[in-house]
Amino acid sequence: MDTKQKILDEALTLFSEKGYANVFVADIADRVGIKAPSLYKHYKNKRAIFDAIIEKMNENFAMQAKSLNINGSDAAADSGIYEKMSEDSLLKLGREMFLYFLHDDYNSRFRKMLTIEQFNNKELADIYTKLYVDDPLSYQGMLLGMITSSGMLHTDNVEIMTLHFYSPIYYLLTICDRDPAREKWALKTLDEHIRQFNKLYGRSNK
Amino acid sequence: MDTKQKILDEALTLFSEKGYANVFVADIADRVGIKAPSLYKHYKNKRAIFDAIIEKMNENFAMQAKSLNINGSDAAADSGIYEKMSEDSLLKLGREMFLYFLHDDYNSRFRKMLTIEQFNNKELADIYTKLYVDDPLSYQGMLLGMITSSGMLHTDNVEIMTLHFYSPIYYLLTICDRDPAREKWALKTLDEHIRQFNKLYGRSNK
DNA sequence: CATATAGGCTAATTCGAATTAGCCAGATTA
DNA sequence: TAATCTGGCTAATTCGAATTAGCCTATATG
Repeated sequence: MDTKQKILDEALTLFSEKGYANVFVADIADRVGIKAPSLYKHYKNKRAIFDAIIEKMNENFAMQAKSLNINGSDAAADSGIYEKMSEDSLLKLGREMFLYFLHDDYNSRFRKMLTIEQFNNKELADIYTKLYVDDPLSYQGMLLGMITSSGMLHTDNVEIMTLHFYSPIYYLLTICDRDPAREKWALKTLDEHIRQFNKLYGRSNK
Repeated sequence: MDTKQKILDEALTLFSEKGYANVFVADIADRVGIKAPSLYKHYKNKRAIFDAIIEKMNENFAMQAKSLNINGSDAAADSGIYEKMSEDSLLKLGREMFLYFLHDDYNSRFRKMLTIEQFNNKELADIYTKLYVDDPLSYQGMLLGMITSSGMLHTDNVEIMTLHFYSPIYYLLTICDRDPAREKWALKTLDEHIRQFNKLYGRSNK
């Protein structure tokens, strides 16, 4: 990784731990292995580093959105994939998704930074809402809707069903962010949540 | 309200909007209507103001815990109160609780401050977890457990049932904190959530 | 009464952290 | 090969924000 990239990386780590205002340019430089003034050969100032992180994230969105749409269309086309999902594979899916978001370095650090800066920065608040509210509710809503159409789950309100599936997962995620020692408990709870969800919404187990 | 108190009040407002590091002593003083140096007649330094806010919050806990315990014991004694709860009154309870936490000045500001500072300050992380994880899950778990014993709701896992009741409420709360424009949607969603919860867990409507 | 004390103010002071100036070595290129 | 560019460094510089000094008035207290 070149220096310019490493600066973003280390800055994100620090911002996610302490918040923008509590990080000194010298801290970032230290972790990169250079002196503070050298940072200015790569970025105009501290704020430009922050902005670059956000811009890069926005690029990531664009890419992700594109691939999601493709998946989405594919999925809509042959929704059979989801219809055949057993309880076990739903469990596995839920757990993998949870662990990915919890531990993936980039997601985890960026989420914490969003959490810390959300009330200070409207743009970040919007990104947060998109990432952790609008996108998952619409994407998972689509999936659950298809599974419902296929008769595996039953509800007259897919939005609320999606909320019931997703909000416990989100809640457990934020708990682990705050206190990693609870991860084991969270994983157990996650399993029980999905099983119970299945039971409540009448999935016939295969 | 005397000056010493007003300082805490205005400081909490600012900390909850911008986070500790982004608030200047002069900002606080301004809002109180005095000059920055005068603050030091009341508090040793900026950090002492922050600490005083937390200390006061801890006192509030103690009081709240005491009254909760009393209610708890009473409730356990004559759990009939909860057994007689209709769907409508559960709805009302849920909505009032939600709106109280969302709008109550002290709760709302303190929650935002906790959110912003949680990764920077272990003590605040612990308070957050207590306030928004351990306490509600145990208290609401107790209530739902009693309602279940009375046969109004059915489950073999009260913990997960409690998670299913509470986590959507928590999620909606954090959404509104971030984007108050979503409050109307959140209230509607909250209603639908509780109705669906009732249906799923088999409350017989009266 | 006279004297503390509380709580406000203005004018320093301090100090830490961002940024700039200016130098230099090694790589790149005309 | 000579000129330029890149990216690093040390040593200023700047500047903003916390804190202190020292004064003043009103109110409470011996």
